[in-house]
Amino acid sequence: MPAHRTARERARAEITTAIKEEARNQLATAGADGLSLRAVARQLGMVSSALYRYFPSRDDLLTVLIIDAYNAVGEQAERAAARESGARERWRAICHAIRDWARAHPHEYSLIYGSPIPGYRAPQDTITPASRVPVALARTVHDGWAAGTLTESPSAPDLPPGLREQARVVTTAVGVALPDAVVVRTLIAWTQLFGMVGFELTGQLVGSMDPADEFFAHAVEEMTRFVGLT
Amino acid sequence: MPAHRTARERARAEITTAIKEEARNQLATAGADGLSLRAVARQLGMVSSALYRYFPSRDDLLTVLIIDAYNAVGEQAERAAARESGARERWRAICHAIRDWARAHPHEYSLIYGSPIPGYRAPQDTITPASRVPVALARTVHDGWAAGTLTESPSAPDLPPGLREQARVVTTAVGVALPDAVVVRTLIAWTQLFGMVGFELTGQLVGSMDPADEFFAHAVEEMTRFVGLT
DNA sequence: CACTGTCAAGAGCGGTGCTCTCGTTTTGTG
DNA sequence: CACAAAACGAGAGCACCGCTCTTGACAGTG
Repeated sequence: MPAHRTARERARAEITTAIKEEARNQLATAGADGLSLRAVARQLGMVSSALYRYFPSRDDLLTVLIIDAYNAVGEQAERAAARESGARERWRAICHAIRDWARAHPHEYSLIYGSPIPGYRAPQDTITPASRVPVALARTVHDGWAAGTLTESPSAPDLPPGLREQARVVTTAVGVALPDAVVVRTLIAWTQLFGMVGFELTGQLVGSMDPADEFFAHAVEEMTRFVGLT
Repeated sequence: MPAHRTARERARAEITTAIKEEARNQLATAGADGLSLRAVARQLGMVSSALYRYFPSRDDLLTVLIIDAYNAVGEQAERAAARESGARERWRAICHAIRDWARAHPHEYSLIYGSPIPGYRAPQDTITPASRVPVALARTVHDGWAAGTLTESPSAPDLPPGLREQARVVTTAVGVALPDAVVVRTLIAWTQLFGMVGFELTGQLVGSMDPADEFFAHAVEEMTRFVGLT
């Protein structure tokens, strides 16, 4: 596919990104299922049926937005990790970067981590971008382990065989060598992180830990210790 | 309000619960925002406008369903806690009861813990039923503390003053006396619990910890220890 | 030039939440 | 008992939605 592919190709690419941009705007105001193809088309000065030349259905547009959102938060996490050198600092930075991104893009966050869209089923293309965050977390723990700053969790309960097996699958998939118990703890911290962010965004913390800044920062520290990054 | 309140009153109550039941059915198949007043009315053999005699809007119907869902999961947690005697066993039972309820009623779960409905704003009536689960968890930790089976978390990072203040507000609201650090850890475990359940329901664990039974059970044990219930 | 594929536009289908009106039925009270 | 008031179901209608199909204009290629 050479670059001289004509005005038609370029126009198509431009309009496609324009649709995505406008859809993201609508997403930010109307929410995940408030996304209206007609409204997007209206804003772009075209008629709704014309959008179907670029996206075969509303769900396909949503899929693209979901993949973009996964990549956005994943890249945010990776950039935050790259800015720090110590494993402990990297873990902290990743957690706060994810929270910051979630607070800055709440609708995109709930698009990927909130309720599944009613009839929508995630295609296979989403799993790779979706794994960028947990991979970044696991790599960070591995860095700490390789640097010797990782301390084995004391007197932790034993892992059942099936869980060990799942942990090993994760280990090979991520490509880092870590004790099974540490991998599991990392995944526990992973769920804690997103549980906390989700609760903050959905207002579950109102009346207890709202505003959540200090609670979040403290929880990150606790979970940092929990995974062994002292 | 005496019981002799007439046929009209009884009919109204019956129809109201019939609407709620049918709405819950539709919720289980079509999802949170797939709930259609017209479909509910059609199924009940009436016309859509008649529903507005019972619920002023779709959001009001949703609010009732949300409150019911909060009470359902809260009661599930409380019953599970009542079945066990030891604090550790109670904690475990509550966690598993919540997961079981979530897996049995995924749409009701995502109705209350998933993405906020686009234009929907939670009224004040929801916060009391919503707090039944965290209150049950806090009471359980308090039981363990009162029984002397609660061990102070070792070498935990200090709490900043603002967080101490929030912890004390929670303590007085729940009505249990607990060290601030323990309250905060309980809330961390609370977010971990729902983060894990949410991830399982939204399929985020596919490819790593799916099926999640062993992972969940192990995480519960770890968090049991984390809050000090050895 | 003629042909082929791409495009925007429009009309239309069945669906949605919601409002208003219109008779009817039930209720509480004078 | 009679009568006004309240509650009710039905229907039409408004503006919106995703999506499909057809039509006519345009660009690139043999």
